[in-house]
Amino acid sequence: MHNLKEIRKDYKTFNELIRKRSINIDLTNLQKLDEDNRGLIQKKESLENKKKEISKSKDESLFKRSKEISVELDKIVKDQKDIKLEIDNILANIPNLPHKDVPYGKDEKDNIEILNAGKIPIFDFKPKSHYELGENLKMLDFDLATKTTGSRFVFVKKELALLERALSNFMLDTHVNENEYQEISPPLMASESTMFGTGQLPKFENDQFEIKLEDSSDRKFLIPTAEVILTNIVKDKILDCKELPMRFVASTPCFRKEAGSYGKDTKGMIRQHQFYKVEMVSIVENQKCIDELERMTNCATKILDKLELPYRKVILCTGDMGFSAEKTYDIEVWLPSENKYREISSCSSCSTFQAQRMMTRYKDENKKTVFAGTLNGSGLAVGRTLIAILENNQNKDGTINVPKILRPYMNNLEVISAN
RNA sequence: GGAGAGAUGGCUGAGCGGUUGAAAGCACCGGUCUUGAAAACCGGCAAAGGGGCAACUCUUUCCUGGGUUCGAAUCCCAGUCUCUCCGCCA
Repeated sequence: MHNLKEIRKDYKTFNELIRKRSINIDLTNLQKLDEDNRGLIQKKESLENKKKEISKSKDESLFKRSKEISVELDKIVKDQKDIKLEIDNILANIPNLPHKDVPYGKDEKDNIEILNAGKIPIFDFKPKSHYELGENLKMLDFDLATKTTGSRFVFVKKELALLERALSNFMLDTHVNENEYQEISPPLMASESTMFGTGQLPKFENDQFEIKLEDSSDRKFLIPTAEVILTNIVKDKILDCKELPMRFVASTPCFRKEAGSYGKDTKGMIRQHQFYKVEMVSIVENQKCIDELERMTNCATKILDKLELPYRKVILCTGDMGFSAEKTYDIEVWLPSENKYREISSCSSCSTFQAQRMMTRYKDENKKTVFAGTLNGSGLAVGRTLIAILENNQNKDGTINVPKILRPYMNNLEVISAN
């Protein structure tokens, strides 16, 4: 969320930056509301001041006047509250501004590749898709999931279930032991205010699964990513700069409605309502966001290096970034069956955007209270990593070579084959 | 499901109708002392918002929302959340 005080200084520049994100927001309305709001605040405060003085004087002859002021105040306060609400509603729906490093563009076609790593495998046969391979092995069962639950779910079985578990453990171990992240096993549900804090609400309610614990209780949501719950660890906190950076990692199921993607990736487990993801979150001093983003992205690519999977790193253009991000790198893994790269991680700096929603601040070295920077990144999406291993490590007979680094996590299994 | 207790500044925790924005302690910052550090002592230290170029100043805020009152952290009502005990269950 943006600070209206900052916007007020220069509506024009703010407007131009927002426009870069291919979003149309009319700021003239905001500007007018802001002026009205401040006018009412001034009126309100002078009346309150008068009341206060009467009360202090304890002069009974003025008590009647004080009562009259109360009546006047009632209306002003109500009007002011309404306007403030309207302002907050507008602000809550404005995305973060793009960082100056971010290339201008309309959509994913304008993203720019900045790194290409690993060897794309060459097959002397036509490589199969992950779902063909998995179904032939009888270790991915989409039909069964359709029966028990519905579309966009899957049963993962036997050695592939083990592989999925091994991937989670391997990624967590790497981030904890080599990358200084603290492991967390968090709740998989989040309150409304938590979802607001990271920017999932109010604008993207349609993508979320809502849960009712009790009829009377607050709304709760299944987390669409551990980013939500890990970032909100510091909600409503004033930290000391000595506590920063804070780095958290968790492997959790993620739940998404995928409302806007009917007909997209319907085959296989690329796009599911439920999937495992290892997520990294950093809380940093706000001027260190961009450095931390590089670090975090390297933590993610390191996993792919160790798994010996071919990938590329892409910087998202202004039009393709998520709501809360100021700068995002996507990491895309090579999928032979599709003959293209697919997203396997997304690392974003959110500058102070989420911190301002969550009220996360810290005392800097001058003891000034300032908003913190937050970052999040997948390290990596476990389901899609599983897909990438199936496809890139497949043999002609449909068996799968287990990446060397994972073998200790899988009873030293070298090849996954049927039965 | 039954019975209680609570929600106050970065943290712990007093206050229970009128200089209380809020005691005290911890943490933090500055100073004295010390070769240096620690200890001790002295001083400082909330946030949000409005006005002002600024020094500064005003308003709000003791869980949230109503109410009583000239005046509420303090009294009344409603709600949310947290904790403890018993029961039940993983």
